[in-house]
Amino acid sequence: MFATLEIRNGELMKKLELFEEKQQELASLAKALSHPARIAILQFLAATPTCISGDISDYLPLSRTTVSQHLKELKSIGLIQGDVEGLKVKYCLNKAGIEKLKNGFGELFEEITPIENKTC
Amino acid sequence: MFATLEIRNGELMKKLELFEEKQQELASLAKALSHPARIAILQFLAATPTCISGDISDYLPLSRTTVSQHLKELKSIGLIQGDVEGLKVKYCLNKAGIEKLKNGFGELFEEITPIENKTC
DNA sequence: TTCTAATGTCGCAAACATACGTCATTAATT
DNA sequence: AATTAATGACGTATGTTTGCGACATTAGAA
Repeated sequence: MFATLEIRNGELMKKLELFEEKQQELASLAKALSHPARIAILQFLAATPTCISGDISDYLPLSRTTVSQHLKELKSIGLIQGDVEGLKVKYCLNKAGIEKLKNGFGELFEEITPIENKTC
Repeated sequence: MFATLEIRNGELMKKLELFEEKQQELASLAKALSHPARIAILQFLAATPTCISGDISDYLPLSRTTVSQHLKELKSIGLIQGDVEGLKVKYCLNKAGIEKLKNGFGELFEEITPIENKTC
């Protein structure tokens, strides 16, 4: 994961040869949120009192096909689940996935807090 | 922004004709984080005790050119700033932008909390 | 003023994302 | 068994992102 160590500012700094697992996972999660349709879908699912079946595209400015693809993406990264019930599919937020999202970004956000009295 | 109101589950539901401003802004911020290099750059900037000048690509598995583009992207969305100082450019996290990021996602994350005893 | 070093910009190729019409699958209904 | 309705999968056109070498620009040094 790391390569040669070099010296800079008197400290050891690592050169990444590849991005770290965590960075890649966060990037994937961010990518899942990087389209307004997918944000809207998550909000929509959160706002409905029951898991939803039926055409979510009725509520979005996109075709059913396109919404279906966004649903698939959100599902594949684990942010939502789609439980088949007969002919219909009930979509819901996936609690575990949402947790992972919040924790992952929570950690990142703590990490990237700007230092108060930085000497620039 | 909204179109016809329809009835579903006894509640009024809106159909978006366009995604909302906020959804689009969040999506843009998410997109900025949707590449491991950009996550790594933010972490790197946060971790250095001073604003950094010099070749950040020394610490990443990418060419200087490519890193430069990622820096430009992060700058254009306001997550970092690059202050020219003579021949060098000192890169730093942009406090206001990072704040906006945290607040935006903080709100979204609250909004998309799965309901505990949802009838699925 | 010429040279060098730090950095940004351009332009291309390859990969990936988006949107959507059409088709396939499957569950219930008749 | 045939029909209908809900949904996902496929194919494809178009646009966007990524990565990078080569070139441009600029500040300071010689």
